Amino acid sequence: MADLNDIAVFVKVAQYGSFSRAAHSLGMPVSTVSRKVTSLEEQLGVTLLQRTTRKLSLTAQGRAYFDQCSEPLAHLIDAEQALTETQKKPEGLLKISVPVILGQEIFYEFVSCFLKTYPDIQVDLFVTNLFLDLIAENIDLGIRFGELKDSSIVAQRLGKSVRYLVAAPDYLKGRALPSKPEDLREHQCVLLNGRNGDAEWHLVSGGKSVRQQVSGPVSSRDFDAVSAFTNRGHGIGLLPSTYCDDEIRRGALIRLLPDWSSEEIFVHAVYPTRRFLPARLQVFLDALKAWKSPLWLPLH
Amino acid sequence: MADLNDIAVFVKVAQYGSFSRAAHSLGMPVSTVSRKVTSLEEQLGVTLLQRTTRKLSLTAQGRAYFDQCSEPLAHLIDAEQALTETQKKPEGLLKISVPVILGQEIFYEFVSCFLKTYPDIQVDLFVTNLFLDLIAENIDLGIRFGELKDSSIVAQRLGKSVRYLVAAPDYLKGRALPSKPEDLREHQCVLLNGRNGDAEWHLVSGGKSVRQQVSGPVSSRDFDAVSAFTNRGHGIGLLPSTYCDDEIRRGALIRLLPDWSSEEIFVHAVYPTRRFLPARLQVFLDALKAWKSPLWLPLH
DNA sequence: ATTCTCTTTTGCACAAATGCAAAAATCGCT
DNA sequence: AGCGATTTTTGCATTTGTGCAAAAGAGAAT
Repeated sequence: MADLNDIAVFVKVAQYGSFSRAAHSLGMPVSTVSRKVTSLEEQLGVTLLQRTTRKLSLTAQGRAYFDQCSEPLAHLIDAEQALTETQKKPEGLLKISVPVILGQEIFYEFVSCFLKTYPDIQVDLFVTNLFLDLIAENIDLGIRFGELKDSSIVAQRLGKSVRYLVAAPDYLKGRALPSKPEDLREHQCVLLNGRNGDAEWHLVSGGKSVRQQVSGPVSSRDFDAVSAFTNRGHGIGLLPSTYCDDEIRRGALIRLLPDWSSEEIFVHAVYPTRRFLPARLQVFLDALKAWKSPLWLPLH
Repeated sequence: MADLNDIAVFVKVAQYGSFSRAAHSLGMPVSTVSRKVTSLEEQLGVTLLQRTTRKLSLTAQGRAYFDQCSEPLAHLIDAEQALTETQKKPEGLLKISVPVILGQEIFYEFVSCFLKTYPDIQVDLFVTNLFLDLIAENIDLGIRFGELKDSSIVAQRLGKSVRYLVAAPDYLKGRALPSKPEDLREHQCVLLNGRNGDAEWHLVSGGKSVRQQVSGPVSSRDFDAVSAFTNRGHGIGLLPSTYCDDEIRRGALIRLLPDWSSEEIFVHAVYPTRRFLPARLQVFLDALKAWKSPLWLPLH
């Protein structure tokens, strides 16, 4: 196969009818142009251009080759144009995978605002706790709570999250307050993603760390529901601080075992390792970092 | 503009879904393929392929670029294919320019034989004494008698030609034989391409050279006619040796001023400088050199 | 967990392409 | 015919790219 760059040079020379003008237009020395055309002719075994210092004319074969090559070349240039255009403007489809916890109004509101700001961007939102393979599924961005196992991805911390043990005064009425984690075994708990009414809560206090089995009458798949049931006195909930700080201040919820809390969980935005981020992803990341999310705490 | 070879490599990688298979198919090291794709991505500022050591997948932009590039690239390859095909087999149009002297049966017969040998070749024959610009007119081959002025052409000697002064016994009856070139002034001459019954003959003898004005009753545009009128006793003709040797031997013509003849004229095949001759031209040249032409003498 | 295997990337020595400057070539003009 | 102007080609030092071998990365199987 002939050198494609040489073909492009030949076509330019044929268009301009001159080595020097073609060279100027291509921004390369005339000598290079000359050699490239010569090299192309050698590779093809065909004389394409009949040249004297004054005249330049295509041979019959050169003409035929030129006719067949100029259009495909123009298309290749168009393709590049199209590509770098989309790279510049934030546009196109943005595939995002978020955990079920984010599947609620507050996040939808954020995405909605983002879409209004960038009308040329479409979002394809996957709300799932499955850890999708970003690369295989061609997903641009994932948001993940907790530890990351995936390799070949870039992670940026968006915020952190701490959960407190809380309960409504109604529930606590007539019950003994827990004084250590093991006491939770004797309480009703409002679970998140529980199985058969059971769950395991991971609690820390200073340097100490405990995994405590808990059970309770109700389990749900997002914090909105956990919050609702806890407020209604169905048991002790392990709620992100962002969900219960107000209630605690107002006295609507009581914080239990205040020395203990869930371990600090980091919220990450993850995306495939890329030397070049599409503009749509870049702007979404910026928006995400700027968002004062009620779902996590700022990092500092 | 991105490097076109890199685009071709990227397309191959996308088609095969693997760097190593693409490299094998392209006959280059995997490392080169890797670097070319990386370099293309850098030039475009876009990640085209998402790669791990186990999986390879196109990004959305990579897919779009691939779709736009693969067809034009295929066309470029086709163009090359088409070109080298025509180069291989002797076929196509052969434009030939010959002087009027060759516009006679003996040459037509030669061309006819050639055409029968190569049925895929068409010949476009220009019979003219004009020295056409081979390059501008896109003429493949010219046959020229005498000196060459044209530059930027290749000339191959086909043969040589010497003309003798001859006359029929009928004409000489009762006339004084010329003893020096100036005596021709007093004779009737059978002219070639004369103007108003006049012409200039260039004669040489050893180191001497003379230009002699002559005139006569008949002028024509080819040697067949000159030969015919000379044989019929209309005057002295200046005929190529190949036209009169037989008659001289038979006594049908008498050679005059046997120390003098026209200067030796070389017959050349000329064609535009080309590194690579089209097959049709190559075979025609070969045939021409192999032809025992009655219109010129062999070189040795 | 650890090893094995398959694929992509990187390091380094060598080969090839590049760009500047000078030379060669062609055609118009005197 | 010879000079002049313009254009293409060639020479050479430097930069750039290539190819082999080794390393790194990522799953899969033990």
